[in-house]
Amino acid sequence: MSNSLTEENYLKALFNIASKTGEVNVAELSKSLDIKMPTVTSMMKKLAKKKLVHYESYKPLRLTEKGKKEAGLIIRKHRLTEMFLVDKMKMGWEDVHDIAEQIEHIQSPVFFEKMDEMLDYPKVDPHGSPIPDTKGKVVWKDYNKLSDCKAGETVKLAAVINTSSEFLKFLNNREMHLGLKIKIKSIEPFDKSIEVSYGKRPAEILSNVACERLLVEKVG
Amino acid sequence: MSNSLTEENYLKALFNIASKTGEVNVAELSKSLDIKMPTVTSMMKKLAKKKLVHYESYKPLRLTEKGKKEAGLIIRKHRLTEMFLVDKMKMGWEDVHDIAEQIEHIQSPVFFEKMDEMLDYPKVDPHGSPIPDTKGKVVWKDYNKLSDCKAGETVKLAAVINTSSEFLKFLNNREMHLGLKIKIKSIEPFDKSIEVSYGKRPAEILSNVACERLLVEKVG
DNA sequence: GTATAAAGTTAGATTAATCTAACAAAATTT
DNA sequence: AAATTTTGTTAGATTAATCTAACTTTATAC
Repeated sequence: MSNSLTEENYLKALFNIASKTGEVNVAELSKSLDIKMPTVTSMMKKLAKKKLVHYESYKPLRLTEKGKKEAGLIIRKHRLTEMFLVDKMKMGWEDVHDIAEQIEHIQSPVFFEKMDEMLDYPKVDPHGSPIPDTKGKVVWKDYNKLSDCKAGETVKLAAVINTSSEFLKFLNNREMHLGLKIKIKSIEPFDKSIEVSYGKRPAEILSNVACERLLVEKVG
Repeated sequence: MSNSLTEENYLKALFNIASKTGEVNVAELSKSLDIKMPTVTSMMKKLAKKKLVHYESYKPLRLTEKGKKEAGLIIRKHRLTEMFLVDKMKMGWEDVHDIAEQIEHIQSPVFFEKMDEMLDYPKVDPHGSPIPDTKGKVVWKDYNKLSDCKAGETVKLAAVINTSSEFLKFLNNREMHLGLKIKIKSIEPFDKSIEVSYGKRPAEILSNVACERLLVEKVG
């Protein structure tokens, strides 16, 4: 009935890639897991036997409902853990990913229920990603990329797309954190870099590469 | 340089068995891990190559200093985790073993340092077992078994030897916990069962089997 | 002190997860 | 539409961890 650590990693990767592009190619999955394509193919056949993925030769991969649910529950454990590490254990949001990557495989409903309770049932993780519910279901709010906003708008930082520690340290260095109110002063047409102001910082330039990784909400 | 999860489990078992009897037989280890003897033999050769155990055909097994240290550090993680689960996550001492068994394999020095700090550097786990130091060294205080005490003595419950949830629930049902002061009223010569009183309980009979699993300190 | 039992080892098979090499299908380019 | 590139599959080898069956060594019993 239950899945190996390896299988869990494939499910999670399928879920994460699919959330962006809908379907998943063997090559994408192979690249994302850093595992060669033949290995991926054979694992897909195995997961298909367990009714976790729909697999047909040369067709894109899709998680079954069962697969989506199991993947969602693993991601739930991952994101709850990240929240726990930041909120209760006082770690930085740039330091929690690798630990959560390990703890997400812990088999113990009680452990994660306690976490959830201690955190008072959080809806998002420290990077603004939604925490799937106890059925594995997850819904993203429809945020905008900062790179798609217009000059003059004021927005609130809601989530970060890339959670690499390099990017998060980049944000730390600029005192940027979730909930921050950002005013868009101007957009440079040449390279789409954006001049913003926020907090005590009257003028700061953010590259388009950075702005594409920042999700924001409009502020009234 | 680092060890697989499987290797960690062998090291831990070697450490735990050796702490009682000094040396370890293949048969004991095999039984304790529920793994057949030939498998154990081949793993011992592997660990010998890594300089973690002294292995010679047909001789008892012994951990090397390196092996003791690595095993001690795993047990440190296990016991810190148990303490964290009981103290910070409010779980019962009968429920933490299986979770700690998984979390002890997490590779993240920071994670366990934070735990240690949050717990204010505890010396023992929730069952009274000493937590190895950051070098993997561990020393047991010289407690006595309750079964070796004499009538008339008053003692303090310091540790439990068996940490099966059955035994711990047995103690819960009798409101027995670490630190409890117990007065030995009499010892039945026939079966060595002991009549004790403690807390609000004026008279309680404990079997010899139970008393052999309870470690106590003399009270002045 | 031989016989039996227990403990330990060797040899060879199995399973999960991975790989490389070679081939096949689909997509892209020209 | 033919050639090339990219993507995906098949076949077969490898490694870690396990097993069973058969054999050997050590310990125990009589």
